[in-house]
Amino acid sequence: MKVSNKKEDFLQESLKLIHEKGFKATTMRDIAERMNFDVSNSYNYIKSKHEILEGFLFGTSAEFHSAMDNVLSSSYSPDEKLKQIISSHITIASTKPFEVALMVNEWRNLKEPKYTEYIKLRDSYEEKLGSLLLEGIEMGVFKAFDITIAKSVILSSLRWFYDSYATNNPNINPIELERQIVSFLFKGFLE
Amino acid sequence: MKVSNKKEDFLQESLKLIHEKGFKATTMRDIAERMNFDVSNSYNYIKSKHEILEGFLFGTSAEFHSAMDNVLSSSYSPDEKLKQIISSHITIASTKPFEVALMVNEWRNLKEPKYTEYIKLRDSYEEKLGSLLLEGIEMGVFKAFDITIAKSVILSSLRWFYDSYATNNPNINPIELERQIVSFLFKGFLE
DNA sequence: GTCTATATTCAGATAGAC
DNA sequence: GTCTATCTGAATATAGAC
Repeated sequence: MKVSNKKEDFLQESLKLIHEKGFKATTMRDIAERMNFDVSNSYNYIKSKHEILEGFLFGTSAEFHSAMDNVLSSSYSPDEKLKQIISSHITIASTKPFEVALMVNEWRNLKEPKYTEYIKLRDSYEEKLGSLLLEGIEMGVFKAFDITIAKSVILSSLRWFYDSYATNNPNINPIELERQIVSFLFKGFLE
Repeated sequence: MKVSNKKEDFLQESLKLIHEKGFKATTMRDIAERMNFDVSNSYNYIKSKHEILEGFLFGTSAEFHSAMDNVLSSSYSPDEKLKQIISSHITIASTKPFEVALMVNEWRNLKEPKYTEYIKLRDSYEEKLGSLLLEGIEMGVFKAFDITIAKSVILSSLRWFYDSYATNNPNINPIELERQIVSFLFKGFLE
């Protein structure tokens, strides 16, 4: 069992720095300084700066897709499935907040053809959710909102979690967070 | 009445380019090329690249604060006030989608001391909303969700509007959008 | 307002010695 | 794996002529 690995260290420090300063504003020199070695050493671990971004973005995207696929192919009802999806977002955001931060903030920095490839993954994820919402509406489980609006409201409501876990702030209890988010989205804010 | 103004043109084209490529990735050369003149001419209209960003960010922030302050100082009930705030977000996002896009995506690129100044404006805006939510909860109008969670869910739900108006897609009718967002946030997705 | 330089700084990446 | 040195390109911004 590997206890520590310098390439992993390098990637994790890069990830945090990029989260702090933004991808473009983070230089290879910044990362090297954080690692206490010279710029040229960084290229022992990666071929290019963009490789760092691509690795995390596509890796974490795959986790979201995997969770989504497992939920959709289950025999749960649409509302239970939606609950599971919310749960998976909280789990990933609380365990990998910096990776999720990158997905939210830095995907625009991908270069072609990775950029187009990534957009397709995002669109595909949203379509999977859209099909679930549609199914729930047709079954009379969900209210008949416009699919685009419902999809955007739900995904937006899940997109800020990472921030609570990426900062030093007293973190929100993931279990309690899930309970309140589900209740808010399902039954609304009005008493 | 001024029909056209070259500085306004310059700023608007800059705004759109920054929206397309991101602030850091947009060069003064890109903007000049879009304007069909040489880079050096750009400095007829601005003192620095950052001035473009700062102008739009603080200008649009002021609009949001103004709308918020007007709502809060009205005699509406908390739920009516929240409805008005949602309405103001849709109005600003639909009339100034690129300005709002900048607020969502590019505020990290501000330099000190503007950066800190801007964060304070954002925090202040969120606190104003938070005080409204708290008031509504205490009056029994809103459910007793955690204030931070409720605030984040609501603001996140309003943060994607600009995208629908910044693209060429068939735009969402603002009136209908408001109706559905209010219904979703107030009464939830469950039938 | 527009151009042709040009100053300055800095970033990504590589070569090659130890 | 680490260093020194360097190539190459690019970006913001300014000076000064027309």
